[in-house]
Amino acid sequence: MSKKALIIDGHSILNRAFYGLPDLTNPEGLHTGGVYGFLNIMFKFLDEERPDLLVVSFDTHAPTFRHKIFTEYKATRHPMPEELRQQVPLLRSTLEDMDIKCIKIEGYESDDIIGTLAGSFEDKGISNVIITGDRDLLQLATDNTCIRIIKTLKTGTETMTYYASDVEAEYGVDTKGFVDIKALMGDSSDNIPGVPGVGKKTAEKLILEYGSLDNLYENIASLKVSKVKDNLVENKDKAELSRVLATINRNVPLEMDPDDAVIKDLFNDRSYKRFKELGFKKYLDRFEKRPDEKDDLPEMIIVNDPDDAENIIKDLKACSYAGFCHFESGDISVWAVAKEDKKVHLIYEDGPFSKGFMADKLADVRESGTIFSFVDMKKQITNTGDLFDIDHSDSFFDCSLASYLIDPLITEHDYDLISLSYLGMTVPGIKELLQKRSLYDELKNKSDDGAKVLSLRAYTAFRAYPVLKERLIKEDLQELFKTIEMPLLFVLKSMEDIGMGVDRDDLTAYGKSLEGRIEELEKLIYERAGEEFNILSPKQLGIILFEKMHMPVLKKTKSGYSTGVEILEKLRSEDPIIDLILEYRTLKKLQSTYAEGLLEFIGEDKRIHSSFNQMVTATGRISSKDPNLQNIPVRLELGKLIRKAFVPSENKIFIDADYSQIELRVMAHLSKDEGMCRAFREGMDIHTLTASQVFNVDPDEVTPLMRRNAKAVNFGIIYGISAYGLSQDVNIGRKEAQEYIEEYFHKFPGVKAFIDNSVEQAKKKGYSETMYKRKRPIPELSSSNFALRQFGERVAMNAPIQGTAADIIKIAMINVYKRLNKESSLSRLILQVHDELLIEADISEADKIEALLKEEMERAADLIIPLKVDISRGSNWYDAK
DNA sequence: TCAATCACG
DNA sequence: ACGTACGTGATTGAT
Repeated sequence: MSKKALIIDGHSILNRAFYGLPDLTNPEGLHTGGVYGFLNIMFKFLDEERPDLLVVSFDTHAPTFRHKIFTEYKATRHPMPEELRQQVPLLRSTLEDMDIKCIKIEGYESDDIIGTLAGSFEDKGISNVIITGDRDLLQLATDNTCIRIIKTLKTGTETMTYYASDVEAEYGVDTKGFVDIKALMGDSSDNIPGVPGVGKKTAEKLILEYGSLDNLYENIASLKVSKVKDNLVENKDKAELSRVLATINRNVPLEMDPDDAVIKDLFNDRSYKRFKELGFKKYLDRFEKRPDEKDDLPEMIIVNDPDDAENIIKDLKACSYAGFCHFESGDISVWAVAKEDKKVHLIYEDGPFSKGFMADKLADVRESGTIFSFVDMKKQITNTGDLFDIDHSDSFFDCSLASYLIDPLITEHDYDLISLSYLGMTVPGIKELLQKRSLYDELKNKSDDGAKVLSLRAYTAFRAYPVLKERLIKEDLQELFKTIEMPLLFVLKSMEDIGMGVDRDDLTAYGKSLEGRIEELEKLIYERAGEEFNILSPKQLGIILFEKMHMPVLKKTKSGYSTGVEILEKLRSEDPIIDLILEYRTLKKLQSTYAEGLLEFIGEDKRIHSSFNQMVTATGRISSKDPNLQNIPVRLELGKLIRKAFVPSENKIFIDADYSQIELRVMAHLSKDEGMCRAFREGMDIHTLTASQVFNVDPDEVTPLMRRNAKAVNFGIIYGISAYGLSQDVNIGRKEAQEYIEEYFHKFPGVKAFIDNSVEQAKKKGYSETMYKRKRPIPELSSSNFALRQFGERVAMNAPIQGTAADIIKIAMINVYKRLNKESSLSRLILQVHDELLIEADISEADKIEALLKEEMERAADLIIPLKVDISRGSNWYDAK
């Protein structure tokens, strides 16, 4: 049986991978996206082709024989972006770790090496599969050598396979003719001249007719008189030079014993270590033996005897820290405890143990000074006992929260991620262990996999604690962690548990009230369109508006016509159907997302319990989901009415407190801009002040339009100003927007200096920082892509402002929560909406709570200007705003 | 599973 | 000349 070789065009595939995938960085900030994509492609073909031999060929920097005969060869090439350039040596060493034969030869291009290798392999009876993104290699196709051209599309990669016959079928010429076509037409990207005036079409026609370049010139006289003929005659030398340049040299001086290219152990200790360093988790699964896993995985010990449990408690009191995992749901409660290396104890709270047994004992352990380390602690807190208490938040350490502060751009802070990033250990993840089964069922049945999930989580919490603690200190995050994020965890848990009352009947009635108008709009829209279609489908709507009704196409999306509000609003005057569609969409949104959507979340207690995520945003804000209570309509009256369905329980009212202009105040503080600070100190309307400055008028001469535009400018500053963005928002020209901005910076020089400094610092450090030292990495700032870099700069302007405001309201929440606790209040904090807190207050203490809220929020941060809070109350959320 | 849209700050 | 406002989550239709 003959052998098969897989030959990969190294640079070509790395290029495809790099440009086809979003950039990726490993935990150390190294760019790895190209290497990752390369490996994806390589493994795909290894799996598909099952070759015996594998070679990856590379170019060198040295000039090749082509440069020697034609100095301008490839002179117009774009330089390789830095992020990609760094990955070339990285790819080579990664391949070498897998004992894959890499080959490069000075003076020759990768193409030449591949051609020579393929020839020499064929001579030895070995068939070849060549992987490249470059169609020039098609000239190498034979009956035993196929070229597989890969294309990276946004939907994935697509491959075309060519044997010699396939090339002929597609181009109508043989592989030699294929080169001759290129010799005539040239190649602008490689700077191969070709014959002037001869493009792809003409070149193909000529070679198809004459069979080859040589034959064409032998019979040149028979060509009818034309410009093309003149060009051909005049540029014969160029054509011949081009042919030499375009022809792959199949006689590169290289000696290679095919045995050297035989695939050996791709998955060895060195490659394992490499994949781990690069964060290529996906490939670690391919290793049969994971060198460090077997040694490091803890032993699980199930505790059945209360005496043994007492001993564990005793041991725990002597520990400075320990790792825990608690699962409690319905009738089951399980604890995993990791207090020493390589051992985890599991205690199912049934049989000899009562539910709550551990929580009671652990409260004593906490008193002894032991630190409790968790992975994602909020999910494990229960109300049993007095173990989880915000006043003892210093005794707790959530590894996930620490991981989030260290890198807020990571979206998952599970135990497997923490284990890999901070312990250098690959452990089976929860998805891998449980597949589709639920943790509840597994623990109920006391299955091994269920126990393993808990054990690994506790074990990771134990091992990662000292590492993460050290990192927090090193990155100056420990204060933020200790004084803000850890205590806040308790506040959020409480808000989730308490929930928010919703009147089911009110909500249903609200949904019903929309129905009639929706049906009416549907009819009217179909009437105007002349047919029925799905109005919510952008695709179908696009066809109706832009093809059938011929409205002007102002903007396109990737997949078709853009039909967003801002576009439709510009088309308003075209046809009354636009207004109908806009209203239809608004009502459908209210109906599906809010009226019907929220109904699903009303619990037995008639309340909605949203989840507050503390570890998702890049800036430090919290988010709300299932359902999202931070985006309940308020801007439009019709939508706002839904808030009447949100009601406090009996004898309670809502008290709502809003920070006034918190982000602009934060900016005034951070920038110390005199004019802006004075305005806030004197209690001026900031948008009016901005208008008077930007438009050079007296404050009492500011018109509503001027104020509105100034407000947009202020938003623009916070978002990271750009003339284009502002012009879109205010509907003015870009030049005019630019003038606004320049005037603004002229009048508020402190602000200008501040945002310039924000960008400069972020570029220098690689991250931006809030007043409370919260960091946000901005890898985009070092991108070679202009648009990405611009984005990075806007982020650098926005993140310190949005992030500091987020820090401040978090502090306020903690202090409000603690005071309500301490004063044994009947009132509870139930919701945060970025610059707003909502308390469900007992009527008897409403006045007191109002004062408390305002006081704690206004003194949450010590700024050089005052923080201002507006308060209102009501018997439902609508009235409380 | 992704892209488009739209609700909030 | 590039191609843009910052941060989220839910729903829908299309693939």
